[in-house]
Amino acid sequence: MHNFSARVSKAMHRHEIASRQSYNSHFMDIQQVAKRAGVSTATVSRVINGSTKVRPATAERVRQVIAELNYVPNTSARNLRMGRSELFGLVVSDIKNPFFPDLIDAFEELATAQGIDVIFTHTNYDRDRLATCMRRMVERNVDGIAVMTSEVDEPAIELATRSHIPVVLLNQPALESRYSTIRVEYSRGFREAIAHLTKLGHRDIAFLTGPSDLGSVVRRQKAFQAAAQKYGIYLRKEFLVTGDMRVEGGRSAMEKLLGLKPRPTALITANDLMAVGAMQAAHSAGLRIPEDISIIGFDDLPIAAMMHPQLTTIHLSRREIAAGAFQQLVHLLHKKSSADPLPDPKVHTHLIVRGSTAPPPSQSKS
Amino acid sequence: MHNFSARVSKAMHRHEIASRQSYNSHFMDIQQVAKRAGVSTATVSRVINGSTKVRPATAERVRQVIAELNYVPNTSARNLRMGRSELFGLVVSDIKNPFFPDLIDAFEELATAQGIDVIFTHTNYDRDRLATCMRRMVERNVDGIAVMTSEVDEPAIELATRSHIPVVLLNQPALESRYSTIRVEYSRGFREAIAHLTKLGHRDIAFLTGPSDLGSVVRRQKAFQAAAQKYGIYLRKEFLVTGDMRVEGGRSAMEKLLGLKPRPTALITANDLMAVGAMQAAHSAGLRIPEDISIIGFDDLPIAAMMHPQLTTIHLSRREIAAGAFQQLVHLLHKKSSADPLPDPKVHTHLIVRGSTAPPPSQSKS
DNA sequence: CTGAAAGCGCTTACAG
DNA sequence: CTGAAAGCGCTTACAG
Repeated sequence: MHNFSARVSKAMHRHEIASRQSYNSHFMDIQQVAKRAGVSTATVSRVINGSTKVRPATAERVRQVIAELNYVPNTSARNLRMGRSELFGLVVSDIKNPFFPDLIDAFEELATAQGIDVIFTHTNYDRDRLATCMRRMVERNVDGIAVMTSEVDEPAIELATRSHIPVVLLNQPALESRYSTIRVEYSRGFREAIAHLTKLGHRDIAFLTGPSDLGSVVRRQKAFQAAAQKYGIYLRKEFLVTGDMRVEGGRSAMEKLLGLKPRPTALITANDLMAVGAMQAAHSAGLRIPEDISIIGFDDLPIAAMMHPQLTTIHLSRREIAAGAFQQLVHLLHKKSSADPLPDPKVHTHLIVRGSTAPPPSQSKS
Repeated sequence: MHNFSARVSKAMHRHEIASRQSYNSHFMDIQQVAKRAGVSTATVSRVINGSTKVRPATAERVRQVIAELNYVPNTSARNLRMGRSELFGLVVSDIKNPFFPDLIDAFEELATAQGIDVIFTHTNYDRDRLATCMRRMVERNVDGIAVMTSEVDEPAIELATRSHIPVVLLNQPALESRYSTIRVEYSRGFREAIAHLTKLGHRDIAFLTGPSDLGSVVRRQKAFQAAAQKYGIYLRKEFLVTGDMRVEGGRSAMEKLLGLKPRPTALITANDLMAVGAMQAAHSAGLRIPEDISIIGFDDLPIAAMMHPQLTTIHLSRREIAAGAFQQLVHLLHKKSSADPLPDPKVHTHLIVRGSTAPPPSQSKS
């Protein structure tokens, strides 16, 4: 079958290769366009890339042929030649976590506006998978990677930086010195939450925290405690409960809290999912929200507004996170290496008052 | 700056180009590996691609050098040469719609398992954007595209098929003859829902539908009506109400329903979001769910189980849809063109009974 | 304003 | 089992 001479004609050789390829190879390349338009491939390329140095009439003719032939440039060839891919990588831990869709949406929106495509992947909270993800992004020669997972492994990140690919992380104080990091500032939101509650008359405020090995949880708890102190609220030991950051954890933590006496008149949770669980437990116990107990969540997920009553919560803007990450990546891409570093973006939180908070029931004052 | 002779040495030339490139070019290529391992690039390539025709000792040496040098192959070059990209495109209408995360997750999971990356994008329900999305996927030379939006434009799809790129659609009966399409079968779920309700004693069942220009809505309504008829349920004209498929639409539709007399003892909605709104309206009107009114949703979104009471709903498996789409794409990719067509996958629905359904209140029997 | 030619980093049929 | 060489489809410095 391959008894051609080595010096087989280009056309024949091309055919030979084509027949081996998957059938999505379209036999339309820049050469066809050039031939048909009666110009060189260089000129076609210039037209495609909007070079001003082409005679308008020539450009017009080329454009017509491109349209006629439905020619679509081959990005692999372009990337190989240009050394960049116009591709960003986005890695999150779990797309099913309702925190992420908004972030992904915003990131993709920004990228698309710049003609950048995004390769998306998730780690499922698996550290080994992070390394695999990073590796594949490096192979794809992406121009930048946003690693928006809560926990990251430095070796995995190095996979990218070793290839000089800009990387931006989310909320990794420990790695801030070495990598660009989007930093969430929790203080404002928690201060506003405590201010809101104390203004309503609450003093017995509980906090539902999460596993202490999660950095973001620890920082939320600290922000809560700082705010409580600022407003003269003393957090009783038994009012600090721990959940698993999911609905179920909120449910069981609330059950525990409801068994206490005195019991808290208000609860702030480390995330909305646990607030949802807490609401369910309160309802099941026959309590009314907010008349019998006030609840404030954290995140402001879409479900927060779908609850009944709608959940008062601390908003953390995923769109701001995405924008910060994207801009940082673009910046790192342009300003080569260390010169002129852009300061790490900070994202602030703030309270959204909805229907799950009200003055405490009067009889609960002891 | 470019006063080199044309016959500049490769090393110099490379440097020259490199300095123009973005700095993510890593100066590590297959040549470096070959040189360091004392073999040809052909051999390195064979080792990377797991060819059996390499002497184990040689392969081992090459692998060591690869590890030492942190060499990562350049996918653009590979793709250009191979004519395929190991890349699938996934387009959805709106990632913030809680219907999609599960689908995306499953699709990406399957792709990753095969060493395929996925370029993800969304149209925001904008038809022009679909064309742009498709075009960009074609430029990326993807090996297949799953178009999981509710409404599609045929011209946009043709952009891909013209380049012989396999495409699979979701729920497009009108295009089934020309393109692979995942077909959702609504009948089972609605039959089970009506059976459940009638068994509980309901006869006055309302249906909350959506805009009639959405194909999937029409098909759900038809499935409801067929099931109702089968169980001898007559749908009063005023029990058929229309919403916007969002929470707000469910709320106002429920308000309308509650003003009716006699009013329905049960409601089935065309999607969960409207069921959530309906629950809110019922709660606001002082009704208890399910004691005063039973509600069944459609989709089985994550929020369905977070409601209080938890929502009984008709489950539509996004994972099955993703699996069907992925398999179809792989199939189309392997069996060239039309030969041996795989039948279009069908995805069935079924009822999940939770807490929002119960026997009707006895006094409501007119 | 335009073209000829080189080269981006791979893979593979062919010839040993 | 291994290497030399061609070519995938682009872009661009250089020379007109």
